[in-house]
Amino acid sequence: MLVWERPEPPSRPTPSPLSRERIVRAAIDLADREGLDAVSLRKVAAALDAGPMRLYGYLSTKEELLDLMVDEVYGEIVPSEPPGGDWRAALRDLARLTRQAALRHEWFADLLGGRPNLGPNALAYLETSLTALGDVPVATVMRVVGTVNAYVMGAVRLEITERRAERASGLDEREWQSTVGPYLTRMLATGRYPAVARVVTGDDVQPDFDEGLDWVLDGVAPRVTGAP
Amino acid sequence: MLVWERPEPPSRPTPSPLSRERIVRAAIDLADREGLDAVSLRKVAAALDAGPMRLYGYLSTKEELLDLMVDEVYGEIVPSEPPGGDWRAALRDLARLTRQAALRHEWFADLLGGRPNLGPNALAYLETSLTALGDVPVATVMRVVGTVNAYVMGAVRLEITERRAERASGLDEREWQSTVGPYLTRMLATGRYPAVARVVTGDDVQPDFDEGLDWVLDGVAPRVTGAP
DNA sequence: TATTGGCCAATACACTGTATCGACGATAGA
DNA sequence: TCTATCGTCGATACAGTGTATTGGCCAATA
Repeated sequence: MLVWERPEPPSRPTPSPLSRERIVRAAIDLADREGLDAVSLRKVAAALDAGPMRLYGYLSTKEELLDLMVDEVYGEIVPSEPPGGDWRAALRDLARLTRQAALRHEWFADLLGGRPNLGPNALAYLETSLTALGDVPVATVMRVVGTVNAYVMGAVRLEITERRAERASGLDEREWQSTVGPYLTRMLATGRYPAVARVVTGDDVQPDFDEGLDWVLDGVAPRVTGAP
Repeated sequence: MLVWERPEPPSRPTPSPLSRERIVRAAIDLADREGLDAVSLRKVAAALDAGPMRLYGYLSTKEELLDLMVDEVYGEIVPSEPPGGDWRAALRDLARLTRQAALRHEWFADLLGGRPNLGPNALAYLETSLTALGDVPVATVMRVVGTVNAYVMGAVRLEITERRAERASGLDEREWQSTVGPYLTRMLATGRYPAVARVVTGDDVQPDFDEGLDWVLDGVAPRVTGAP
């Protein structure tokens, strides 16, 4: 074909410079806006004006992308300066920050604890937790932190799940009132769940994160302060 | 085409009678053996000698299948007869049963708390928890149970994740010793995580489920027994 | 016996994560 | 300044996913 009728090669859009940082940020934005399921390598790449395969220079698996996202959020959590105050205030603040991060990034609750977190920020988070306890026997420290972390993870996960359910039932209340509601009343009417019925029909009491956290801290306190 | 050369219609294998029960059981078997990621509607259907679309008579979504699987496991947890003993023993036994179920079905830990559980067995589980506390103000009951449940969920999830990591690093120890190990020692050598280093280099202390559970129960005890 | 209705599977579609490969651009060498 | 090389990027490809649609078979009904 003659030059005259042959089209020029498509002017390549200057490939925007990529970086792990930009990729992770794009993925987090996507997850925040459209949920974790919407995070596909294709969409993340598209958000950066790149082909999907380009990402594989920076990651070798989608799981790695998720790991990076989680560590990025850990970076939002861990305070810049070591917390003052006693061990209790330190652990409580850290727990609250974790919860707030999960409220900003709901997908974080889904990923939390689902894979070993060895990124620099996750390590810093652990470091902060451990140092908060000062000079307590290592074995004890690990178990106390583990217990508090377990509570935080579970409570955050439950709260996010609840929040999602409420939002969904709020969006199409029609459907809720026509399916879930009647189902529940019918189940409770069977009389097989009297205690559940009592709780559900009462005022809507949600478990309170801070209150439960205080109880857990009460529970571990003796091991930290060395009381019998 | 003449009858003589026309093949008979392929003798349809008598369609095995299906049921939600059988479907869920097949899905659980698959998840137990090959992990949750291996659970696809196609594979589950194939295990039952059925086409994928056949399942949609019994479910309308894959999520519903997962919900059914979770409720089935709740069925393994909730004891047949209401537990005797005091509230503390009751909650502790329930927590232990939950953990054991998760050890049998590791995928259970991934699903636990990720969606609202309203199945009959999940309700029975909640009912058992609530009645264990006897006649304590409803608001308190809900929060105490919520707190204990949060711990159980988190601890189980963390334990399963750890177990998986250990198994993976055991299977190809070569890879672990050549990547994760060196990475960790290098990170710890930076001196930025002294407390973590102290814990890691010490004897391998795992958080103990029962011990943490006891602490949490200690923490909530005053709200149950009415102590100040 | 003819017809209808319900169920089931085949097909189809949009999408996923990732392996492979060809072509292009920039760089190095003559 | 022209040429050869090399690394990088994207197009293509593949096997798999959840689910909507469709068409045909079987059994029960008129």
